[in-house]
Amino acid sequence: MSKKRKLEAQAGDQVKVGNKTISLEGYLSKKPRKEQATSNNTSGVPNSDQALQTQAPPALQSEAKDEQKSDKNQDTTKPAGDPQFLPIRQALPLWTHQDEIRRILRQHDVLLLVGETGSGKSTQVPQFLYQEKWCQRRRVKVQTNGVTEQVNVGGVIAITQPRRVAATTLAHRVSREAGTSLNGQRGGSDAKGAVVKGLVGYSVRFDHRVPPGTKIKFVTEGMLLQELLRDPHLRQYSAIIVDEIHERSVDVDLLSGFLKQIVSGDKAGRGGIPLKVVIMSATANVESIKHFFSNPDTNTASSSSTREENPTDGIQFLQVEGRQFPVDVIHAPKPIPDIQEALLKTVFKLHTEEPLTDKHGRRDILAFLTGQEEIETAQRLIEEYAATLGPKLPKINVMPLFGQLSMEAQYEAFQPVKGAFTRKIVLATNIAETSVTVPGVRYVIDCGKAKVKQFRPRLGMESLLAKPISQSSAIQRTGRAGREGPGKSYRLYTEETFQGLKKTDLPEILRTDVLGAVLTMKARGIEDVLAFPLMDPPEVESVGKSLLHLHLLGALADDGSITDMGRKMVMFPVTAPYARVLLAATDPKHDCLLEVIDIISCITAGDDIFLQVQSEEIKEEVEVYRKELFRREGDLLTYLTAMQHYAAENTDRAQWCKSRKINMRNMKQALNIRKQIRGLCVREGMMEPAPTDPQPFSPASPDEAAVILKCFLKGFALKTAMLAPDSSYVTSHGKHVVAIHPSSMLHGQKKEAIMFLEHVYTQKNYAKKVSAIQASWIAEALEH
DNA sequence: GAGCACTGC
Repeated sequence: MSKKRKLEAQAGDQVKVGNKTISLEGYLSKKPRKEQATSNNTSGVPNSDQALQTQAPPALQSEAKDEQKSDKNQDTTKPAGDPQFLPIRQALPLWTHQDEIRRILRQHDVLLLVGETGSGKSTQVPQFLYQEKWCQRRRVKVQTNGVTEQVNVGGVIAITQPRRVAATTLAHRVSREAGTSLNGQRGGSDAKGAVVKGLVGYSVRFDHRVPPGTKIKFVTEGMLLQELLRDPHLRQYSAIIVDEIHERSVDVDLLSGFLKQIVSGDKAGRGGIPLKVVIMSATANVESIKHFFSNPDTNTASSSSTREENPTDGIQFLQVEGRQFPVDVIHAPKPIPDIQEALLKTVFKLHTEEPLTDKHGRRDILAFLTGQEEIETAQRLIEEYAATLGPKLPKINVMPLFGQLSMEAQYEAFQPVKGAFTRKIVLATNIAETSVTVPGVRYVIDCGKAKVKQFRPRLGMESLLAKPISQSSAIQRTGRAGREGPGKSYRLYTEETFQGLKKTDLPEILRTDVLGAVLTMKARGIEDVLAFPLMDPPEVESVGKSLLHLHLLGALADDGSITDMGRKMVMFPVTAPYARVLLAATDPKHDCLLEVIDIISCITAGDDIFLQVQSEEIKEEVEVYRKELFRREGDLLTYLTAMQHYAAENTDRAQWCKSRKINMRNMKQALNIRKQIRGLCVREGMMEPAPTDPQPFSPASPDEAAVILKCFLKGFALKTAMLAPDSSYVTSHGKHVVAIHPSSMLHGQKKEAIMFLEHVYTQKNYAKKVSAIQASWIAEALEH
C-alpha cells in the first residue's frame, strides 16, 4: 500500500555544539513543552523531519573553532533575572550553550544560530549577551564631513521580528523573565530582591515602549530599516539580533545587506567599535545565508582599500536542536489524479483506524489545502460522509480555517470539539503553516500545493496561483503533527515528487515588486542598487523597471539620484505610488490631502474593509445600509464615504460596522494609519493639524471627487484601461484585456475609462480597487 | 461573480 518511513530523530536527544555532540538525556524524558505562550514563533523545521534531509556536511555543522577546555574563569554570569523563571529557562535547549555563545561573540562579530522552535533562542540569546563588556555604551570620536565630534556608540541590543505581535509578546516575556517592567517603573526586582530599572523595551508601528535603561529592544524589521534612515551606522546598538531570518521577508533581506556593509566596512562611522550581528534561523537550510555573510567580496560599499585592515573572519555557526515528537511520513505510492478524492479517503482511513485520544491527548486531523473554494468543497464532502457513519464510530466536526473567515470562525478551529466522542478535522490554507498553531493535531494531510502571489515585472501585474510547495514547506507542514505527541503525516504526492520539489520557497524579494526595495536603498545612500549586497538579488530587469517607475513617479532624477520628492516619499508607511498620491494632494490646485489620507488609510489597513456576505438574504439587508456609502465614481470614493461616516459616527461604531458588514478591526487599523499619516504630513509642513473626530459628515462633491481621482492618477497613471468597442477594458499600458473584479462596486459596469490600483491574474486578468475616470485625465497626469 | 499568508517612522 503506502510507503512508510519511520523517522529516526527523536525529540531533542542531542545537541550539536561546534564539532561536539552533547546528549541531553537529562531532560529528554520530560514532555516537550507546548507552544510557548511567549513566543509567537510557530515556524521552524521540526526536528523529526531533519532525518529526511541528508546529513549536513561537516563544514555546516561546525565553524565554531577556538573552543576552550573550560570557560569558567570568564563566566561572569550568575543568572540574572526573576528566579521564578529560572527552572523554565534552564530547561531550554539553549541554556547550556550560553557560555559558548558569549565566547564566540567575544572573539567574532557575526554568529549564525540555528535553533528550532522551542529552543528558546528569541528569549534567551539577548539575556545571555546584554551584560557583556562589548555591550556597554562608549563615548567615541567620529569624523562627520571632516568635523570631529564626540558621540555615544552601543549599549543596546536590538532583536528584529517580522511581525508586531511577535516583537511585543517577546518583549513582555523577556521583561518578566528579567524581573523588570516594560513601563520603566521600578516594579521588578532581581535575584537579591533589589529594585532594578527598565531593561527590556520594544518598538513597533503605533506602539513604543522603551523605558530608561533599556538594553534589550525588540523591534520589527521595518522599524529598524526606518531607523537606518536616520542612523546609517546604527550607533545606538552594540548588537543586532536578526530573528526568523528563514522567513526571508523583503525587509530582512535589505536589513541583512545593510548589516553586512556595516560589519565588513571600516567602522569609522562607529568610532571603530564593531557591531555584533547574530543571525537566527529556525530552519537548518542556511547555506545561502552563511555564504552571504562569509564573503566580503560581494560588498561594494566599503572601499577595497580598507579591506585588508579589517579582515572579516567569516561567520560563526552554532546549531541547537529543538524538541519535537517523531512523525511518520507517508507518501502516496503513485501520483494522485484527484486530490479531493484522496483527501476524503485519507480522512476516512484515519478516522476509522486511528484512536481518538491517547496519553498525549486528542488526535485530531489537520489538512493543508490551497484555498477557500477547495476547503469548502472538501468540507461538504466530508460532512456528507460523516452523516453515513455508524453510531460506534466517533463523530466528525469539520472546521474550515482561512484568512477571510471572521475572527470568531477562526477561533472555533482552535477550540476543542464540543461533543465528547468527536474528532476535529481542520481544513486550512497556509495560515496554519506559519501564522497560527492548531492544538490537538496529530495527523497532517498535505496536498502539496499552496497559492502564491508572484509579481510579473514585465507585465506590471501580479498573479495568484496554486503552485507546488517547497521541501522546507512540506517539512514544516509535517511538523505540525508532532507538537503534542508522536504523529503521522500523509503527503498526497509521491516521494519522488517530494524529492523533486525545490528546497526552499522563493524569498519574497523575488516574488514582489521591488519598487519599494529600490527606493529604500536609494534613500539610504545606495547609489548603485544593482551592486548592493543581497542574498538573492532580483533580476536586473526588475530593478531596471523599478528605477524607471520611480523616475516616472518623480522620486528619482534623470541621473538616478533621489529627489527631494523621493526623500519625502520614503517617510510614509505606504508604497511609493501611494506616497506620490499624498504629495499630489498637497498641491494647492488639488488640495484634498485629508480625503486622500482617508482613502489610503482604508486601503492599506489590510483586506477589504467591506466583508463578504455569503447568504443572499443577509446581502439584501446589508445593501440597505451600505447604499449610503456607495459612490458611482467607484471604489475609492466609496472608501472615502465609509471612512467619513465611520469617523462621524458618535454613538456605536461597533453596531455601525456590524449592520454594514464592515471589518471593524481593519477600520480601527485604518484610523491608526490615518492618525499616523496625518501626523507625518503635519511634521512635513504639508498641512495644518486636522480637527479631531467626530466631524460632521459632508459628502465630496462630484468636482471634488474628480480632483481626488486626479491625485490618484499621479501615482497610478499606468494602471488605467479604456473601454473597447467590444465592451472589454484594454489597459493603456501594455494593451491587455482586464475585467473588473467582482469585489469592485463597478463590476459589470461600462465606463469610458477606469483606473485601478491592483492588477491580479487569477482566473483571468482582474482589475481591483477600480474608479471611473475620463480618458483625458490620463495624459494630464503624465505631464509634469 | 470571486477571495494564499504576512507587514511598515
